[in-house]
Amino acid sequence: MMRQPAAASRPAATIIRRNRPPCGRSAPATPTASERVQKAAHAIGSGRMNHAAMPTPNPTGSQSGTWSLSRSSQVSQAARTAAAQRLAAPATRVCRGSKAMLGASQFWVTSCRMSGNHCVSATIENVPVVTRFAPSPTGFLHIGGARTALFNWLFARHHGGTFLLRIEDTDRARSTEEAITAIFDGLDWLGLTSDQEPVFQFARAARHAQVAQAMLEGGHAYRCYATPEELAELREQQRAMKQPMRYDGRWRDRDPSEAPDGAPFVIRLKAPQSGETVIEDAVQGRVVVQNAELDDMILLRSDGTPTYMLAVVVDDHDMGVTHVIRGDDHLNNAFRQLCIIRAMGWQEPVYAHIPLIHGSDGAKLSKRHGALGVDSYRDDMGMLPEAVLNYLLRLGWGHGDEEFIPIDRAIALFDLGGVGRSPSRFDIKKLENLNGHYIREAEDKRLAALVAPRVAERTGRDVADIDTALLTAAMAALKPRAKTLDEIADGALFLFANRPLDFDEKALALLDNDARALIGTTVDALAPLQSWTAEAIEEAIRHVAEDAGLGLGKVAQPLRAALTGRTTSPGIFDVLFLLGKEETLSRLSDVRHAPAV
RNA sequence: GGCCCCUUCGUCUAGCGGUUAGGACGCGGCCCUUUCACGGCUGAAACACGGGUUCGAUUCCCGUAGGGGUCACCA
Repeated sequence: MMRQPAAASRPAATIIRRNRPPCGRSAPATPTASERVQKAAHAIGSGRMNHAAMPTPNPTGSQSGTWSLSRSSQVSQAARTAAAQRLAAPATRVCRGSKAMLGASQFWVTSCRMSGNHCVSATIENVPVVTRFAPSPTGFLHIGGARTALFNWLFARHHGGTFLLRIEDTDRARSTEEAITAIFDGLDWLGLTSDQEPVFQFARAARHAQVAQAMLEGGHAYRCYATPEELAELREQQRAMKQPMRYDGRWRDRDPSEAPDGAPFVIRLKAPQSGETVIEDAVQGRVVVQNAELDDMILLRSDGTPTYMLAVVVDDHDMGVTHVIRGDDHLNNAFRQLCIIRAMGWQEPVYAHIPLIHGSDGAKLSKRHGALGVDSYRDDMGMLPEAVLNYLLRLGWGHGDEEFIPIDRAIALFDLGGVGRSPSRFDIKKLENLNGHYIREAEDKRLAALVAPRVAERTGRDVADIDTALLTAAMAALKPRAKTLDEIADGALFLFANRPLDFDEKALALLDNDARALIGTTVDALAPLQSWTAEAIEEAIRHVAEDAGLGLGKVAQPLRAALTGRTTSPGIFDVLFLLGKEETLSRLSDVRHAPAV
């Protein structure tokens, strides 16, 4: 595989803004939108689907016309390549998957013909966008998966399309109920819910087998009787001889009569062995792979169950998925999947392979590298879903200088062209900063409800015993000082502490004899107060400071220490007010009459 | 190892042939101030390297280096 050179002297825009008259009225090589729906419908009728109904795209039909392409297209490169390498094959698809504008409407280029380095015609269709997130339930939903889900969801929303969820549970040994729950849970928390009932892949095994059979009958697949041991040995040999490790096609052309009687077999794809396959990836650009690199991967295991490679293609087709947005680690797979799609004569989806997220050390984010389930961002770190969403969006995608992008704005702005091509590292500091931002914007009542359990945990009380009204009232003072819900809880602790307070070292150091004398004066000034308002409190305290000839800080710090046990807290008047007159005077008296340190 | 992808401040990114290379996080300073935050101002900080193409490359091409991905009867 290699990137093809671009037309050096001609910027993409000059080629793609050719405003060529439409040539799409002749029947396109690819199915029209309505044919596509028929195929999907047929699949529903003939395949054995699980309870989940397949989506039914509702296109307004195929259209074509004068068009120009967005920047994500790499047509100039395609043009150059076509001129250089495809002289023998004048009609080649090259700019599939590009976004096109026709008037004010958006369309998708579903096929494109090149002549020399001119794009002579394109078929564009305004098929409604269908995306999907297809996790395998072998573990929690981690941050990378969440971002993939987000991009798919955003893309569908942006285009008024449909976002689907498919659980890839064909690996029965590793799939767990817990993982499925964790995925749903995580997605729900983030608000990335699918527009239809999720599809469980394993339930569609019969349909997958059916397609494998069709491939077999069409001569696009064959039975392979090689045993796992045999294959392991083959790989070992190849490794030893430093040769590329891939299946050697030992059963590819053998006569079926040679097959051992009753022996188990797998069904393998008969992949093309010469030529090359091109993918116009909406993120990665044009990627070419020599077909000689492709091997005959297994479609159906010897137990008759489908492999991922088969199932993903069949399901995407049956579900009417138009845009496959997934991790970059699937890019190599896409070429093999395309073989199946073409063998079956199905509509090819637009691929968008987004770069992976790396850990802070630059390595692929894995369980070992600190990849955590989204639940731990919620539970352990006290993040708000909108903060996680905003952070994930900005990881690998940008729109000018915008940093704070709420979800509605994200929907309006999101496009595949804005997705970067290089992997990005996860930076918890930036997430925290964003979280602080969203905390400050969040409603006090909501925050109080979120923080209450954390306060309960810290104080060893029952959540029901936490005064959420008090928490809510305190929120305005608490939230500017916190980046996480835990920090809010920590900050709120003084409100729920039992007397006598625990003092930290610095607070203790503050409470010397002078300070305690001052606290005595303050108690005397506060005690007669009729109304316990922030204003009245402030006036009284300022008087104390004035009378003592001290700055406000000199009075506030000992008070803070005496009332919260710490040297940092919300503004001192807020502290007094929130604590209430009785508790304030009690805590101050505790310190005033405590034995000298 | 084969194949593929990637490379702008420490990190996330803007940039689409001519910019004092912009923003954000983090870090330093100042201001605000009753502490801590918030907020405001400000500073340090980047085009991996080498060749081309061009009047002119961060930007286009090639190569090198580095990083990453992938090579299962896993997904």
